[in-house]
Amino acid sequence: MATTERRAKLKERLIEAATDRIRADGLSSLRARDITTDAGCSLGALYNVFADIDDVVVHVNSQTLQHLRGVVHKAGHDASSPREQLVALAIGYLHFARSEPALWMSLFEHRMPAGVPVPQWHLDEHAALLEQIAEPLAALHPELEQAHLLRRARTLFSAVHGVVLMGLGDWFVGPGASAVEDELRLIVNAMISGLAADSTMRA
Amino acid sequence: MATTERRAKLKERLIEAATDRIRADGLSSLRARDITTDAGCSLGALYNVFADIDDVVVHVNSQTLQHLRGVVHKAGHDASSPREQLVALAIGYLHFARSEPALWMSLFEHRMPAGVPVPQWHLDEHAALLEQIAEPLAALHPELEQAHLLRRARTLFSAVHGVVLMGLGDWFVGPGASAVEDELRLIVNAMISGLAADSTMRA
DNA sequence: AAAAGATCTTGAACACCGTTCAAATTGTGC
DNA sequence: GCACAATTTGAACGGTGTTCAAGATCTTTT
Repeated sequence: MATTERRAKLKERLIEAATDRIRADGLSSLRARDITTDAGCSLGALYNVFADIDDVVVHVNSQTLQHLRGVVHKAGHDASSPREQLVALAIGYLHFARSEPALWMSLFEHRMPAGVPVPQWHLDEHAALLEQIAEPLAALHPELEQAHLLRRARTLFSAVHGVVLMGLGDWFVGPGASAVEDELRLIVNAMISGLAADSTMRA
Repeated sequence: MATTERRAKLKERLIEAATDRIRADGLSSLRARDITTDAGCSLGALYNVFADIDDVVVHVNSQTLQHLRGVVHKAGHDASSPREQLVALAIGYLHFARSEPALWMSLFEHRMPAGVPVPQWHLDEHAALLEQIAEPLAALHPELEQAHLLRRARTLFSAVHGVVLMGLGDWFVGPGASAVEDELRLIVNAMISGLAADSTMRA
């Protein structure tokens, strides 16, 4: 068997093992020795395929992000209006966060070692999320040019992300699960209404 | 000198040293040996005054939170309307996050060891932030009862927090600093307008 | 097919981390 | 000044990510 191929299989096994560990115990409990044991390889083998543990996490996060993109896309697929689509995307985002809390958290709580930048290809994966928001947003605000549209999409995403983050309840005693969903619907609708109102006011 | 007093002074020195370290290098670079060296005490002395490193961080975060609360309160002090006050609080929050990024980040990226809960008194400090939002919000929505008001305040804070978080720019290539401020004003105004519109629609 | 050489894999060893606790130091009452 | 209690200390411990010399494996040559 070719070396490249064996390496690729090992890489997959390691990513899968790391994924399972993060899902079960959270990013902070991830250990190189656990990953390699689960993947059935030696400790050093990890460093033949990945630069370091952070490299593994980035690859796990990359897969999570692909999964997330699929789920969110599906959630917004059969909406009957741009407004409903934006709400559906937000709810889909919330549901994903709730279905895979540790993996979802890992997307945002992971930090590269000081000085090492996040790889550009992974930043691009994050940015790809925004395009799903930009599309219905463009329908609501055809007056926005590309740059402003993306900026606005990023703001909308950030607000939704904040509500979901706090809704998972680490710092505040959150209301029940269904209340968070209600709040999210409410606030997304409010943002859409308010943005429309502000637009017409300016015009 | 009484033991209690010496301990209190040491506690303060340790918190101050930890604060400076976090401010300069970020929470993830915080080391027990650095803190104790900076504070001019032995390594073990830290464990005479604090349960562990997380305990130190909670105390640093507590002070940061007090500072934050003061800054945000001041920011909203001379607003001429509830709406402007809410916007001012959000902008104040943004400015604080930008003036002390590492300390601000530490508030949200710090995690207790698995199974250990965040002390209740510190959770209460977080909750106290919401009351500053609840006050102007109550002026805009007198129909909301206490529970719903706090829930709404939490949602508003979460959305603002999300925008500020993403605006500091780790995952997305953010626009310039002033653009984030513009986006924040815009989205807070939109949420206020939208919430008002939804309220009248229901009525 | 066997030897020689290139390549890849391994896990003991290293540096560094938070935390502990026996020993040294300091404080207290007489 | 002495015995005894209370407090502080830092070497030592277990656990972490990472490295790299030594061993195992695969490839080529004769």
